[in-house]
Amino acid sequence: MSTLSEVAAHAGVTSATVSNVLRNRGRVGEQTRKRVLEAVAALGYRPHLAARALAEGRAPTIALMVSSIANPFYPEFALAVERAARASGHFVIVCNTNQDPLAGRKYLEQIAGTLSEGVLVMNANLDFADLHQTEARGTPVVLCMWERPHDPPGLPCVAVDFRRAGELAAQHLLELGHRHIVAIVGSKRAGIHAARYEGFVDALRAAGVKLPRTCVRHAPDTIEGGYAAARDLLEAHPHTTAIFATNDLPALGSINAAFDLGRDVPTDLSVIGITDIQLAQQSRPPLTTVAVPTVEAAELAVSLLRELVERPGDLRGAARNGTRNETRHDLRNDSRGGAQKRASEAPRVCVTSEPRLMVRGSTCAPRSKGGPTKKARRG
Amino acid sequence: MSTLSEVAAHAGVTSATVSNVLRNRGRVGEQTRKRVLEAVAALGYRPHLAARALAEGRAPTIALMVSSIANPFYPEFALAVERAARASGHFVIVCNTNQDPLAGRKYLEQIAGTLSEGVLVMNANLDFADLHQTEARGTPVVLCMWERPHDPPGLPCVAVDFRRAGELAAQHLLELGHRHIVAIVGSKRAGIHAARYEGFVDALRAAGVKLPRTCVRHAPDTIEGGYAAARDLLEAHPHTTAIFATNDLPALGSINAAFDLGRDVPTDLSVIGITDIQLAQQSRPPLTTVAVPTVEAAELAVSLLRELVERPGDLRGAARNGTRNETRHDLRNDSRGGAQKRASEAPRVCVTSEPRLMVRGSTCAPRSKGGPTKKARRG
DNA sequence: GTGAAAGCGCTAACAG
DNA sequence: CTGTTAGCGCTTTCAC
Repeated sequence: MSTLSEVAAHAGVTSATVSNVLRNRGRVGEQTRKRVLEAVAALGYRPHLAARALAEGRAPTIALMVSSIANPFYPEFALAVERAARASGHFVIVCNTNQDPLAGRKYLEQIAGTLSEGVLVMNANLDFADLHQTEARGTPVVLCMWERPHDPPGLPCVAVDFRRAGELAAQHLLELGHRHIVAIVGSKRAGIHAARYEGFVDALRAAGVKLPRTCVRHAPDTIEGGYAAARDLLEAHPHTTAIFATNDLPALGSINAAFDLGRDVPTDLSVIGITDIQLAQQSRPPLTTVAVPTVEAAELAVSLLRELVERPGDLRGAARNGTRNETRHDLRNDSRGGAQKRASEAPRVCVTSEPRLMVRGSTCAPRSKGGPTKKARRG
Repeated sequence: MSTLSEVAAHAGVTSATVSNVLRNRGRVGEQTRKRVLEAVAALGYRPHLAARALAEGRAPTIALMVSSIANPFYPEFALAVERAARASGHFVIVCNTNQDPLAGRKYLEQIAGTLSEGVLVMNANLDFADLHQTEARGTPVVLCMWERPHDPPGLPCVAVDFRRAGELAAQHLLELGHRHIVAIVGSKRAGIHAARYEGFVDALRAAGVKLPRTCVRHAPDTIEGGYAAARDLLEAHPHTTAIFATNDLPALGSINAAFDLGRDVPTDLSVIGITDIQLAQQSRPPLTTVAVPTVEAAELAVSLLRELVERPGDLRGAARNGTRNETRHDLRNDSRGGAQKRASEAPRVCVTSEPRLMVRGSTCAPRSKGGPTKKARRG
């Protein structure tokens, strides 16, 4: 690991010049540039990122907070985030909160602003107060998948119209002719998945189909969770012809439950999920689901975060624009004020493109109930 | 974001004292300590990790190189790594190489030693030369899952006896009475999965069962890859009663293929894999597989890496032990020599506990072939 | 016990 | 065009 000044010495110039050459700043003579480049190559010089971070007042990393990367959806998302981050020269620190707000807070306290210049939050079950605090301290925060575009949170976010996803799922089932439908709703915690469920219920209602309370179960967002809920539901409501799950994993679990109950999917039972994780197309039968624009959301989230980092009025922006000779105290006040002001203005909301129905093998018209338009009824 | 000296000012002491209080170094008077702690709390001070990294000459992060976190095995592993790293105060930067050695090299060049103090490599398809180079530059590298404990690579590693895993799989199939067996071997690339396959073949051979070339396919480590290979194999060898895959994903794909071919698993066809990813127990039927100690490997890898970082003779160790006033040049030389010497000594190999057979629903005795001990034969 | 001071490697004015 | 000069925020000798 050679340093800038070693390179400078080797090239017979000063470190400032080497720095200029390396970052294409300021004008540098052609021959000097060449000599510097040679020295760099000769010594195998690599910039020290931590030093640069300190000098620039910004780190080349962003933190991605997820509840648990073991859930197959997150890695797909994380991969997309990493790609996007990489494209803008950033590294990604993955922070698993394991659904524990305290773990999340500890992470935020440690890395925000000192090791990462921004924070991406993906269903990490964090305390909003903590998030606001890190924002107030000058580190931008972006929520990666807000479920209700029309009901923005108090934080910048990328929103996906999950309500629409629920509607799409309902429409599909309705068009197929299903009337005996049950639902598995993920994550009891307030709000999460609520939009999906609302969209689904409303679409059913609009078609004159009811979804009684007894036909709904809350379940963890896992295959096992969906499995248990589906068994339960299927035993309580044997005439069920279709299951809607607010997430793919529970939908997959429902298929397993049907399998164990000796019911064939889709002929005896249709199953539909939401998200379209990779596994959805790899299971047997492949899962019909409403695809959510994961990659797009990841890209938007990263670019929104970058924008927030760059944006004047931001803590870092102010600090860089300010004169170095001002006292730190003044800078702090300015910037903190800026950050607070920003937080109280309406934070930005990016909306992704719409969810899309992916018809695959887990749904079909209900057996022996007549065509799609016939309305079957049963007490 | 307040700074150390702000805290110091607030407490009426100097930044050195605050530092001492915070890291429990040096003797600090009880009252001073108390005042400092109050100031810290009052200002909501958080240490600036990048600054600390620069001053200490070591970063609080490690890099985890994986080929693609989208493969469900990696997230499970990454989660375990993160937990272990966290326990030792480290953050994890996840680096997806997407199987591209160049992408891997770029990552290594950028972060190694400057943003992360060590590198964990998990099947990232990296150039060994690159790895040696980063080691020579003073950043410890640990291979996370070396497949052959008795044939160590030139780098420190955590080894898992995958040969044994292959044997275990073979024994299980043999005991069940299978004789018409085919195999799907992952990752054509030299070496990877070779041990698993060898163990499997040798165990078969020892039992007098042959595995002709035509009964083996190479396939990517994906569900689709396994699916295609299995279809192919099953069509070419209709009498097959069991499929062995060197990885769970292709094993799962084989189950799908059997499903599509109208063959019931396990009654018409037994399927066994290796690894025991979470999905294995969540599929229908649940997959019989040979479990590999993932979490243990992750923990060993992290602790081995830490050891390497700490170890005197190491670049960083030397630099910290050396006198600050020596010229940088001398330090460099010393340390580089140390690093090289270390690399040429036998690098450490940690071996995990043995793989374990997990009998689940995808295997059973072959149909109508008599009991497990009867030897069925067919041209 | 506590403070003063140097320095980690790099960047960014500003001066020449 | 290039060098000088201050730091970024923290750690760590070494005096007092």
